[in-house]
Amino acid sequence: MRKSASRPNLRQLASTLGLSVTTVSRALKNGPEVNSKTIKRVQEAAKTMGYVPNRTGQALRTGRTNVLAAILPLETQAYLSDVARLPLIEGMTVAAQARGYTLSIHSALPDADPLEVVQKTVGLGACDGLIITRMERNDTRIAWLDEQGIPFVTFGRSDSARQHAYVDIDNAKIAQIATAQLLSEGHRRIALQVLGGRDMASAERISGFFLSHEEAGIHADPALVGTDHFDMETSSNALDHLLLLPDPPTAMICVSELGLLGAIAALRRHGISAPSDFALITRDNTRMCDFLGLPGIRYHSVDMARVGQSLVEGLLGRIDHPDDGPFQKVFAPGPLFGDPPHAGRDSRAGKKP
Amino acid sequence: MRKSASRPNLRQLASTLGLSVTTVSRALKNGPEVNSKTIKRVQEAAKTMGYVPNRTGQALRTGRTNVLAAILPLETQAYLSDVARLPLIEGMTVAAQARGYTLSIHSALPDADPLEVVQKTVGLGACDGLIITRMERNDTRIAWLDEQGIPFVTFGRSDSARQHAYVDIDNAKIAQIATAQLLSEGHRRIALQVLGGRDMASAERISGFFLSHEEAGIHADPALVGTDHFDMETSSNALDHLLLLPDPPTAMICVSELGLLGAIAALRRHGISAPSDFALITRDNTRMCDFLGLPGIRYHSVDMARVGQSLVEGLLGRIDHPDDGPFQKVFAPGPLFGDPPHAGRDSRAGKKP
DNA sequence: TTAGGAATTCGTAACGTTACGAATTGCAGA
DNA sequence: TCTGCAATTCGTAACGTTACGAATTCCTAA
Repeated sequence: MRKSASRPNLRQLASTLGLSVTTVSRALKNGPEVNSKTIKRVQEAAKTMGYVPNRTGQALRTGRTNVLAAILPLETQAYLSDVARLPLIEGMTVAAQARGYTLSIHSALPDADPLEVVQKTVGLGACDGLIITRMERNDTRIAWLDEQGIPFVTFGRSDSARQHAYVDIDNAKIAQIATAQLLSEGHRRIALQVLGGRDMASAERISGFFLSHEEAGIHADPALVGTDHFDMETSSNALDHLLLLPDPPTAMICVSELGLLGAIAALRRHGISAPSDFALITRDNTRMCDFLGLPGIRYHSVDMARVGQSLVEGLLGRIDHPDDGPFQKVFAPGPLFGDPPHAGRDSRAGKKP
Repeated sequence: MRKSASRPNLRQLASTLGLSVTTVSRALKNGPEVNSKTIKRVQEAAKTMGYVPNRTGQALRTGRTNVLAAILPLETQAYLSDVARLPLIEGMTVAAQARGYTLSIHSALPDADPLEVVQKTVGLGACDGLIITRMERNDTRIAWLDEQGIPFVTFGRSDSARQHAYVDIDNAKIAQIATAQLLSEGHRRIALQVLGGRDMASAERISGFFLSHEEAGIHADPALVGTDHFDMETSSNALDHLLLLPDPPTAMICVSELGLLGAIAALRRHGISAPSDFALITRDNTRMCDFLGLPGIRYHSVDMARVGQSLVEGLLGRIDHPDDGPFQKVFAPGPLFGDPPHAGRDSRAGKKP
């Protein structure tokens, strides 16, 4: 009963057509050595019989699975983990699909060793290439993947001695621009949120922050550089502490929308109204603050869907042309969007592109 | 140079061990007919030689790919599509991974025919089962998948005559509870957001809404039931129109966090302060309103990560035991969380579980 | 007619794995 | 020593596809 109309395979298709599997196989991909008339006949029969080539069979023969694997840090604890991850997934999925590939998502649980996760994913042996994220300083994954000869693209550069394909956001520049802007407005004690620990993005971010201070000849207080701002609570608590300092910050550069929300909550607790009395610059603005009546928060916009798309395209480039130079793309930061707090309440000069 | 240490296959492993592939294959899975001593020897050799079974080979032989496919509506246009999708993806991914499966994500672009998307995904022929979402009335996908004998689970019930496996949220009940609460507080003109069109979730939601009105003997105005509230702008505009009615609503039941934000924006434009002068109940609260200083918005909390997990578990059940009755799970709505607007500002009676 | 060559088509052998039944070994009891 | 049985191990044949070289057909020109 079930699997009644089980799908035909190449041999069945060939035998009903009175042809050999070879000819049918070639005809289906418009092989030049096949008579155009039989090509037509085969393709029509394939359609009416509902023939669909078995990907597994193809994969075994050709060694290509048409699957790309992406390893992402996923968190099932927090209801809302970093929202920017959603458009990233969407961009990767759609781009892969458009090129005939399938994207499989693999989670790197927070406490797992990144290299082991990669090894396990590769061990599954069912992908043509890998997208890895959250690059760390001296990331061991790069050398390993390189040695294994597995095509990969990283989201984020690394300081590895090896050249490798990557897509990155110019985190240093974003932090630099935001810092310079705040300094030019007269702020002298600026707080900086970073994701934390040893990851590259945070290091770049911090360097941009200090660079702008240097350029302006102003001392930057390392105590104002926080870590681990990955959800609302932690970023809220972090700013809480800073506001209790004898010389508290007057502005903050947030790492994400969650970080921004946390900061606003802390400011509210201290009776500081944002952003009029405390300047805020963030990233990945979903305009929810505008909607909620908190205009005046400036932001750098990063199109994560395009980042995802680039990752896939870079990876496919590596797969198709392994001997080309590695695909390296850095998304330059756009201008700072949003009106400064003192401008008219509902006007918006800089519009999203 | 590259692929220098190409991974060994079963035959190479067997020949260095002086055993047959059969024995090695069995030894690797602790076959009872293999001498325990050789099992040990084989497994050690496998580890030192870095042997990893080739999934494609296994798949071809066993007919099982260990891949689950999920078809989701993805949007690359809006920066932020429905945030609840992220924990859904996370939940599915982690659950699949925990059971030795890989999750592949497939996008259903908004204008595509759902059945065709399913057919194309299945046509890829590289998954053991399917998770489909956004069920519509009289959904044609169910019959098709059933006839093909492909294991599947739907997110959302359908009104199909056929029994099928599903995981669902009790949308009717959620709307019913929210409506009843607002009616009991004296609201007589309540607006309802729904996702739109012919999808089942919306139909259920609307029926719960009308049911509560009937139970209370109060007429429900169909004009207050909106559609297509899938992002901030549209839901904002929709409430705009309602507020211009001669007899405007005094409360709204939002379908998602994006819908809530849109509603709040519309209220602000009309000079109505929410939620004190206009009651709001929503779903999927990320507590961002609390953080931003807008307490008093009540919500039904739906743990989408657990929904994702259930979908995967239900699907694996279908795959492993196809003849059992279909897996059907409805997440009952929890209580309504959050304090009513008139209560103390920062206290929170109902805590998230 | 027939040879020659182009145009098609065909058969076989893999890719890496597992299922099946047959073959071999080891050991106890006659 | 030989039989019988259990304990191990082995060889072969698939799963569905594509690559390769060989075989066949068809047509044209001598």
